[in-house]
Amino acid sequence: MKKKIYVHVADDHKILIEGIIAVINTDKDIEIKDYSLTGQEVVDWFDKKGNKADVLILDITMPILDGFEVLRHFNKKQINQKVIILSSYDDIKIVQEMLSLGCNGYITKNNAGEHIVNAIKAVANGEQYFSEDIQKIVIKSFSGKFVLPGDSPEKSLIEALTEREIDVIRLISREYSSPEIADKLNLAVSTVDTYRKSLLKKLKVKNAVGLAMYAVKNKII
Amino acid sequence: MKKKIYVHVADDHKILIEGIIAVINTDKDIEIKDYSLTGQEVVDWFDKKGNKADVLILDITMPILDGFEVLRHFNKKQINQKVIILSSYDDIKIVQEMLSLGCNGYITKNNAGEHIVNAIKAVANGEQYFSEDIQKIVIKSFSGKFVLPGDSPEKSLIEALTEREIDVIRLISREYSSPEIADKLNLAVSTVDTYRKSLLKKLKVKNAVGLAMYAVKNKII
DNA sequence: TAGTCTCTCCCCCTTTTTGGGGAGAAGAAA
DNA sequence: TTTCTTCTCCCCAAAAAGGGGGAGAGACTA
Repeated sequence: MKKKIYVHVADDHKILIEGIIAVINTDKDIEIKDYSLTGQEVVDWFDKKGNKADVLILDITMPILDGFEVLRHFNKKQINQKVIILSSYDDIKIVQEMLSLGCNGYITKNNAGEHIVNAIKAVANGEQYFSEDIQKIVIKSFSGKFVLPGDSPEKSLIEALTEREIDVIRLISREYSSPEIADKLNLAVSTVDTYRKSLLKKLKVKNAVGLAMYAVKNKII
Repeated sequence: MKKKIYVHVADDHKILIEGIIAVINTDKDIEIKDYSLTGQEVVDWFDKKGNKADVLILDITMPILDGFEVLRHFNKKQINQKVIILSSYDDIKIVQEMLSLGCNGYITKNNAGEHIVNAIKAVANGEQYFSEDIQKIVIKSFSGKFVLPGDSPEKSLIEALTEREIDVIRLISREYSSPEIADKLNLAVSTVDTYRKSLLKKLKVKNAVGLAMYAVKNKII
């Protein structure tokens, strides 16, 4: 017989917890260990000796301590707790923050029912699990460009760059050297160097790093 | 009756194209318009008046022009062509580059059969489509760098950087040269170069631009 | 105590970048 | 027609970056 997966659920709405328990009870490999209604309760429960769960289902908005604080607590105490975020937020910033705090899964409440059991099993098994809508926004944000902290895309000189210069700055930003760029664009290395020089002058930056940063800021990579 | 989805396939291996056609022909909503064996053929085909396809299935490694070049061509000509990358590469760098070039889907060849029809329908419908393995590595690369100490499989890269290395990568990202960094940190230039080298090795990037990009992505600048 | 990690510096060498200059061809604009 | 921009390539030289390697001091840790 397979080993049971023990789960702790934390959400400030009792009714939602009951719903989750009902869904999970349909699967005999999973068992709810206990539940919490606030972040503080979660922290206290896991701090108490003998209390542990394979997977913690965690809401974000909770009184006293929210989901972020709970994860920060685990990180600070170096507790390696597997956590699935169950949230109504599908905002990329929140997802990103949760990922950076080390959550193992993220599912949204509007399609929790179909995902929760699979998510628990995957995460208990050491995998990550994200519902489709979350996968989508993560990938979307990935294909969008990176934004540097605290800078607005300045009066873009970008119009002042010629087509070829844009070709070159793009490849520089992707870590290519001049010989490699020359090869890709079918140009002489000396020509690529000419573009490098004119780019440095036009954009008033010191080196290739400055060019790459400019490309990032102005979303031309 | 539903409108047919017209597809153009590009791969330098005829046999693979034949396989794809065979799979697609099982679905009566999709029709192969034509195919190309090189990137140049793709570009020429789409440039030719009257030729158009709802979705382009595109291989990366092809003679004359590769998949990257084909997408760059579309971007340069401001052609809004829906593209699904069909590749044997599941390297995050390549996926990332393709995403930034605006591809609408990415599936790997080893599980193309089960995905290709759904991918085509999704992309034709304006959605994005990525096979599970690609979704996984994208999300992993998104979260992987942030995984916290004591946690999870491998140690996070950012945690693996020493204090001094972070000092150096920060200054590199601000366009400082090694002599300048040495001056600012009161070190010998050779010491700064040692840090540069260990950073390049640890972060698996090619040059200072790669270091700066890493710093931006991981918000350590 | 022995081992590992970090910080520091050095040697060698090759490749690349940066900085200065010039210049021809094509095309568009004045 | 002349002028301007863009694209292309070249020369030279100095500075910087990249790629090996080694090595000592100090601190932490198994």
